[in-house]
Amino acid sequence: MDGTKQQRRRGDTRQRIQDVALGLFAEQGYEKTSLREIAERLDVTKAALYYHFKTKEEILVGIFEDLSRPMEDLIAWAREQPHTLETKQEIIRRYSEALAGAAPLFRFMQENQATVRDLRIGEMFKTRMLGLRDSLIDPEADLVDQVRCVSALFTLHAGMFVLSDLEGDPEEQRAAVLEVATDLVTQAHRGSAGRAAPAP
Amino acid sequence: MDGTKQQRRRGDTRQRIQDVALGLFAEQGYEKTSLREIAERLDVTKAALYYHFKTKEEILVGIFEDLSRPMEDLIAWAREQPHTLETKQEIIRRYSEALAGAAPLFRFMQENQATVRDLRIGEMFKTRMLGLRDSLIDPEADLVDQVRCVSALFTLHAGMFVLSDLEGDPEEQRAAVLEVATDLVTQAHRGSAGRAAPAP
Amino acid sequence: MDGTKQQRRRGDTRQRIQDVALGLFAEQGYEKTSLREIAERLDVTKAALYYHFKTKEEILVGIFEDLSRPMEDLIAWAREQPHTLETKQEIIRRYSEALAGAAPLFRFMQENQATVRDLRIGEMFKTRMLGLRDSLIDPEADLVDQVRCVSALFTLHAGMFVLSDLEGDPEEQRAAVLEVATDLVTQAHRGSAGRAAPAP
Amino acid sequence: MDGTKQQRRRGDTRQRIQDVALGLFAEQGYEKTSLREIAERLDVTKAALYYHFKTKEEILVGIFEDLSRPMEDLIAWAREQPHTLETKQEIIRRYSEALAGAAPLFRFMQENQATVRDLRIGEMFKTRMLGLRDSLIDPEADLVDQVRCVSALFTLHAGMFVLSDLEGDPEEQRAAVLEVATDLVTQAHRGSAGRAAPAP
DNA sequence: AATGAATGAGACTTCATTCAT
DNA sequence: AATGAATGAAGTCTCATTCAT
Repeated sequence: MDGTKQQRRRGDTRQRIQDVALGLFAEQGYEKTSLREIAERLDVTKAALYYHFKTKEEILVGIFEDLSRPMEDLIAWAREQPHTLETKQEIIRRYSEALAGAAPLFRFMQENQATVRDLRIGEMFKTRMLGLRDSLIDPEADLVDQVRCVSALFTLHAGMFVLSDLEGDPEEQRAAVLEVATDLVTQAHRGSAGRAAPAP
Repeated sequence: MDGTKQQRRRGDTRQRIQDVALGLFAEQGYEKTSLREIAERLDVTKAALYYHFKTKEEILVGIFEDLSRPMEDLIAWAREQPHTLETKQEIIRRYSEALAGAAPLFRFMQENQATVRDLRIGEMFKTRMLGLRDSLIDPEADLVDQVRCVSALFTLHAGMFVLSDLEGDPEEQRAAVLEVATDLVTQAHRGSAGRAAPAP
Repeated sequence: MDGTKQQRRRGDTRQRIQDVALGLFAEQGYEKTSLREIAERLDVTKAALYYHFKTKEEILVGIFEDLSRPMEDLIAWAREQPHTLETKQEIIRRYSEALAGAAPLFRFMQENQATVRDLRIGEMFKTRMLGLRDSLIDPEADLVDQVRCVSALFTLHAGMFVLSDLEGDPEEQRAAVLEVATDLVTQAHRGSAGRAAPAP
Repeated sequence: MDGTKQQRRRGDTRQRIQDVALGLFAEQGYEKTSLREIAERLDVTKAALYYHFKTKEEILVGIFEDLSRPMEDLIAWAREQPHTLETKQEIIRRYSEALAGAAPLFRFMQENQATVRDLRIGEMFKTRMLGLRDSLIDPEADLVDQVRCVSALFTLHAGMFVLSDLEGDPEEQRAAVLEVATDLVTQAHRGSAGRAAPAP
């Protein structure tokens, strides 16, 4: 008797704002998405957005905090593992999963770098990425092998979006990207290890 | 008697607009750079910009057309070469050079993807990138090897900017990035070749 | 078990609203003080303000009614006294006291005249001031002496705030201001009296 | 021909903005006057205001700079005169004239003190007032006499506006206000002088 | 080759106020 | 006695663009 939209939705407006906003941010970019547009799509007024978030930027911060938790957890986990090849491969695998789980957010981050740089989440994200990088890189490794690790990360990122407009089974594609990235960290690991103690 | 800035600059305003605009676009992003800002930096009025360019977007098109010629040339050249390993390695090498030669433009393209997508240069750039990709990829190659080629390109792109805030000799870094990218296409080539006719 | 702030404050919210509001109104001005700010400082919601007051303006009316009673009493008292010099001097003395007793309110009235004019308290205050003025001025007195009386009142008002950022003992300052104001009404009285019946 | 409003007014828009703005600021207060209102009254768009002034505040600064010049000149002049009674009386006389010449501005300053305090012109005005005060006050004078000088200035200010809603010839009123103010500085001067060397 | 003046659209944000609970 | 959620109106400001000169 009261399952109307209005009624059912009471209480979840904050979440709905974030959902709609992320959709639009990812699709059109941050600056080209206006609060008017978000509000209209939710059928509320702009002022309602300001009841839930202090600024446009805070909407994005909210989204980021919610969706980047898996990434944070991964980094925390990585910090406590030994720097073995298996660990590194597992990091890549898990990161690939984290990316897939929050694809719109990461797509947004990738396609709006110039914008993100000036926003609060810019620093946050950069810190996380550096954390990830350091969990893959051996500081005394060859520069080339260090680049391989960074390249592995970027391959995962880019793979997600560039490949998305290719024909072919997405799952297969993800697997292929993952393999290339894994390969890169493996080579990087062997390289450093090899120099210390050559592989058999 | 007339070697003043004003005098000497007569006639090169169009070029100066592009220079300043690219600097600001790369530094702040396209949307966050206003024509007012560009004009102020050149010490002319906004209206003057409209004498030289029909719209804001056309300024960017002009920049892109001027600076992406080496990339275009590379693609044209690549189209006429046999798809040998050496060719592919040469493509990577030359593309690395092209990127370095127009760093601000490519940095801009990378950091403003969401914006660029809706602009005329979005299509142009995508077409060029696909051309490049196709000059590296063997269509019947393994998906993993195809990803390796794309990864090689992205490694070059990303390498340029991510590494830029690392300490260390930039030349050395560029060399390292180039090596990783070359490695990737080499592996990709060996992979496909290997399946058809195993390497000696 | 219940001497907490929350508990102890039950029932005095209305007064606390007025206190905080007056503080902010006096400090920042009426328009620049938002209900949000008042509510936040009290750690209640804006809606709570509306439980106690119908509008923002009514908060101010409440403050004014409470704090301007001494002024009203003074005027009522003055109305029943003979228009002697002693009475006038006493009015000035008492008004000086009234001002000091409700300094933030009067400071607010002085610094927000443009705003107050459009509010209900504008009329109220004007009426009171005219009442005061008429208790000091002899209608048939010289225009100059009439001005002296008005000047005495303004001297008291302004003295309060302009002198406040001077160095020196505030009590001494108040006394000096009071002396000048008293002097002015005395001169005014002598003037009119003198013309009607010269002083001995 | 071309004596239309549009044509005739080209070039004086900046001045017209200031005129209209001052009128509205004085009548309604600064915050209650919106740029929309100013623009509508001038039959231009809000954006046109921003072509001539960077912010709402700058409109006010422009007005203040233009209209407070006589006051500034007076202070400069005063600084070079000997601190005689005649000088002080002349200062009062000239200041009275300056006030009358820019009545709307001074009315605005008086009725919007809370607002003005936070604006750029707040500091400017305060500085000027202190300059004026110091040209009237002998630093070693009695506190009461110092108050008399300040009172003289406030009498002039207040006189202008409070008396304005009295019946009676405005010229006569101004003369009366001027007499009271002059009287105050004269007494102040005699007081200090008297203590040093008693009047005959 | 460039300026001065202006526009129309729209951005983000804030405010006082309301009302069901 | 007070909250949570929301609204409608309005505010200041910025932008790309135009056009007569």
